[in-house]
Amino acid sequence: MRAIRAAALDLFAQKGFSAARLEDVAAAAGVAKGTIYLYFPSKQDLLEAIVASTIGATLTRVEQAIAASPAPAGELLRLMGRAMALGVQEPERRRVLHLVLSEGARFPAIAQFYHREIISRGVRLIRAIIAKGLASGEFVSDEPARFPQLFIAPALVAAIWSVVFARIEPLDVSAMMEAHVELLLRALTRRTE
Amino acid sequence: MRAIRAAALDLFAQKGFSAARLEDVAAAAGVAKGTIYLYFPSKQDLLEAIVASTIGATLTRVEQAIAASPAPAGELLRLMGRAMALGVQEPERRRVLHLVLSEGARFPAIAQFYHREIISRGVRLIRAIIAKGLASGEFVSDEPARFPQLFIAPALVAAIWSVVFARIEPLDVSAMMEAHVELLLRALTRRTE
Amino acid sequence: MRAIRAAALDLFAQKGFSAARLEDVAAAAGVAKGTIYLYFPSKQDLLEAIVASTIGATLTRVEQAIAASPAPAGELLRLMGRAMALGVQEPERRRVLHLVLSEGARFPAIAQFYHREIISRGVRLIRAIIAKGLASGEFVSDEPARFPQLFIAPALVAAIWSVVFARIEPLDVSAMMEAHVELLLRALTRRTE
Amino acid sequence: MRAIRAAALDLFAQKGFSAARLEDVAAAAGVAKGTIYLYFPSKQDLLEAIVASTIGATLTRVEQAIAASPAPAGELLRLMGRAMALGVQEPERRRVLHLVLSEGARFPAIAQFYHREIISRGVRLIRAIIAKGLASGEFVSDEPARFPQLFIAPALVAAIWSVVFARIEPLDVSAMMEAHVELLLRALTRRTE
DNA sequence: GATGAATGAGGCTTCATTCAT
DNA sequence: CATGAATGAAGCCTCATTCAT
Repeated sequence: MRAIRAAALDLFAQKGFSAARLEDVAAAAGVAKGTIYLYFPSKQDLLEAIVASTIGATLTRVEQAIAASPAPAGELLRLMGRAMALGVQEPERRRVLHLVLSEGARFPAIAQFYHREIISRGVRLIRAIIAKGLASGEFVSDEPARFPQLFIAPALVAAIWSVVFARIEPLDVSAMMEAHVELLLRALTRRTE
Repeated sequence: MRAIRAAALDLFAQKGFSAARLEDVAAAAGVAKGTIYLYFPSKQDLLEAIVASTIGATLTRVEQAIAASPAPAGELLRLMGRAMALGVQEPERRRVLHLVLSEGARFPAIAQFYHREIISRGVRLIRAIIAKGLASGEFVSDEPARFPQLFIAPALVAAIWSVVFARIEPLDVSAMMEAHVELLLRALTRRTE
Repeated sequence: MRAIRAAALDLFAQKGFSAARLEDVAAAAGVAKGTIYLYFPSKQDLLEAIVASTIGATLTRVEQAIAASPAPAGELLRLMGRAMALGVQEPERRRVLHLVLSEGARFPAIAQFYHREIISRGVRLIRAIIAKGLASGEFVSDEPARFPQLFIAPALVAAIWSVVFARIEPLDVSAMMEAHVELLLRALTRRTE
Repeated sequence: MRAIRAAALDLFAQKGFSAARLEDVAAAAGVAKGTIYLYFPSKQDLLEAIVASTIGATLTRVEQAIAASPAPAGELLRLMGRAMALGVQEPERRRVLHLVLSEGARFPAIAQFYHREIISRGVRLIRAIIAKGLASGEFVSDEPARFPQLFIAPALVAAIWSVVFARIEPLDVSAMMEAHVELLLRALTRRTE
């Protein structure tokens, strides 16, 4: 079952959901075609199960680390930037993300699930960090709290870029994320005169 | 021919390239199935033609405006931010972008074309503005010149978000882009002490 | 009109009636697709017209030559053998013949026409020659009169062989036809003791 | 699989390869359309498989009978003539032959196969018999050894005639083949004075 | 007469899904 | 539980035929 999901993720990411063949999924998972239907009622259910099995364990760890950390907000932002950089560079997570962004419009269930389980948790984290920084006087601006997408955007783009444009123009994801966080911190901590 | 491209863009964006049916494209374009093949040798060629017909006229205007403008670099960044915000909110451009990001990995021709005709031109523009700002002493940091994706990212994410997550959580694209530019400007103009 | 027929014969022979495309016929004939329909109501009519335009002019000349000739029957058979050898080596006639033999089962009209205009006339000629030879005491056997196909067979096979097997194993059609006639003459003139 | 081949042979022979519809083949074989593709990658492969399944078992028996027989060469030719007469009257073999002669020019694989497995074996047999007759002094002429097509031709023509012209003018294949062999024997055994 | 763009029925092929073993 | 042969709906694409110019 896990093997089927893994194989399906591979193939959905590679060929696209529609173009991927369940026969190839079965072959890659080392099972027969019929076996898939013992665990997943349909191809679409398999897609939804793949995304639904994205439990965001790393995210949970980051949440706990940040909740527990006595470090200043800036440091927490750096921590989160690095976590995101790692996250989008891990092949499986990147594939799920690209799959959700590619097919989410047509399969509301996966968009909904991913938003609830991953996106909105990230957004909450960011808002919490910003709030902490504002409360402590460390930060002077709340834009990223109003638009947490601004903090997440480079990570999403990094994931997509890696899939779509990397062959044309490679991208150093970690370096870019670091630059992103530093720029943001400079803006956040700047005293508006 | 133009009607076919428009209808195909609609359906490819809506259903995905693989899942979209050429019969529906024909119906939407008001022609017969066979007519499509008078102009496009195959479904894939139609996809490539759609992307290839993205001429980036707006981008050309922005390039000229920026080249000709005597305004300070900060103002030019704002200008460009607004242009991008408008760009990703215009339905056709947004559809093409989402299509490229979704299918580009499987159709190198469209990734290549879009990168060459749109992305890399945007990147060049950003670098030019940053260079101008650095030369004039207006800017103190060159991160966005090293990673122009950082400037573009929110626009790409806005386009994707509008397609995938807007129903779950709407997004004020223009406001976000403005916040993005202002944050960035604050970071760029800050004196590192 | 003649150009259309010639082009169609080429393509029907090359690709088969069903697989040949009228668009290619038009191109080869140097006319537009629609023009074909000014002269032939349908693809099938074009096929029938091609075969129907086979007027057997050579056959007429041979008929006249044989009717007028004072030569012995054996000489007339040799004459006819050579005429057949030339006939099946002339590309257009060979194409028509192969087309009739390939498609005749499905298009009774062309089988009927070809049988009436070519085959049966050949048969009649052979029977006349045999009758002459028997009357003069030159021939002692009438098998080829009962089965004129026996005289024609090598010519038909030569035509087919040239189309189907020539690349694998070439065939000297004229030499074979000569050997055929000489063998037959030896059998026909032999005194059964 | 065998049922599919049989049904396909029927329909290809009846309508021609191009005009035959795989849907009808499936129906005639009592399977669904898709089932054909479990066994044959494409329509053309099905055609080739049909011809390739022509194993020439009868031919093998004739080869063995002739190799083992102590009978004089003339008797062996009669034997072979009868075998060929039967061969081209058996519906399946006749269909395959007509299919090869009709489509062989467009599908070199089937021409090649049929030539190698059937035609050239027949040719070899004829040459062996003629050689035996010459060695024993029974035959005085070697034309049919130089052009074995002369011996085969009436059988091929009989097959084609049955398909194309039988409705117009029936043909007693066995009687014709017998006349053919007798004529040939008379020519072969004649003392040239 | 001639054109060639447009049509749409129909063919080959694919593949998600089922089910007897 | 697992299999994989079989199904048949549906998609891409072709091409004979039509018709406005």
